[in-house]
Amino acid sequence: MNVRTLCLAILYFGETTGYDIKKLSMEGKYSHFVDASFGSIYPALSKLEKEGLVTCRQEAQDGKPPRKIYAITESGRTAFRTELMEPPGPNVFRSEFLLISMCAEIIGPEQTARAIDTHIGHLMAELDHLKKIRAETEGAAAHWTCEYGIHCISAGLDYARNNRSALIDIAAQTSLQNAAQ
Amino acid sequence: MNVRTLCLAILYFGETTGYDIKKLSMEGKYSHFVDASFGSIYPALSKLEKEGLVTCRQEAQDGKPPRKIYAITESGRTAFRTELMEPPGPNVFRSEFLLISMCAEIIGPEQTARAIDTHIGHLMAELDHLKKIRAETEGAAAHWTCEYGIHCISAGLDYARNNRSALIDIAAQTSLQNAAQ
DNA sequence: TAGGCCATGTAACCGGTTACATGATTAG
DNA sequence: CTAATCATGTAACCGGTTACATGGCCTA
Repeated sequence: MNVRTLCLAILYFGETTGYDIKKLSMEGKYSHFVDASFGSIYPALSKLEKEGLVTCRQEAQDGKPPRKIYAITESGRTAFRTELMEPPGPNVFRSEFLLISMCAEIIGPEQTARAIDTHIGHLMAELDHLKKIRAETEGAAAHWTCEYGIHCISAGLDYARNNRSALIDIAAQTSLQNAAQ
Repeated sequence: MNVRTLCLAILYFGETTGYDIKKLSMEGKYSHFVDASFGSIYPALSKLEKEGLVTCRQEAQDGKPPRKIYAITESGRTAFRTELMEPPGPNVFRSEFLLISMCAEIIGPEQTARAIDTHIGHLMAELDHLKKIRAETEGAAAHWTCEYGIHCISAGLDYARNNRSALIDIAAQTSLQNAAQ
């Protein structure tokens, strides 16, 4: 799912600005499975406008640059529905922490503890964030999606907490072996 | 974690070729949290060699091009350990399916069912794959990491299965409303 | 005999990030 | 007085993918 599709998805539910699309994708209800920066959103919107999939209406503001409010067109809706029809690709998951955990023996128990605690912190923050979104968000599908995220992150958090000391032990034992050699 | 760091990590545990690094990152024990193609691995290895972080020894083979076996150097080990010291960034998670689930109302119950079934299929395949790796892999840290993956994917799979019909209902109800308008 | 595996590598391309430029307003 | 929020946009850069080139061996 590229930024273009994300814009179409958000605009399908109502008109917005590039600025607000970024907020939605970074803090809002889309934030736990997408990401987009201004440098990709603004060009994507201009391109969509050129292609006739969205329209743009300007709203003057004093001081600030005028808000460019985008709305999806009928052909935009069709294009988006067509895109949604094709089966979803697999999830993409990248984890710096799991590379570290795999190398726990190399860095030793103290650093391992630090890394897993940082990781647990990340997960807690993400979970809090998702719960907040769930509370603020309406719409059954959005709720379902949110709940999915909460469920998965909770599971990860549980594992990390319950097996924290096991990983640190692994790091400790193996570093002892390394030292003994 | 870029490809460069991945190469260093793998070489830390023993010498290999670019070809085998790709296999490890696509099918092996690193596969569920990293990814790399030849087009990024080969240039990364040459660069690491230039920087003196790895060395390369060529092994002739008849017919095939010679295997270039890379090994990490002492400064490579130091560089890698230094990189591992800094706290892990948050996990990256991208999901096409969750964008679809959020738009369940738009595509209706049949397409929603299709999408979630595809998604469940992906998760099952990944889980199988991870279990296979767990069986084949030695090393306590690698096991811990593998188990983490299994735990998280199982949780996702459970949610998807247990709430499959709920999502399809959401899609059905809302499409009825759309039709009624 | 077609396709997959082994094994390397390069070049074109692409999607995206980062950093910059602009500038008023408001909150701490 | 500083930092953040609002609001747009561009240009340089970068990490990575895709597709190609090469070619022998082995299996179905």
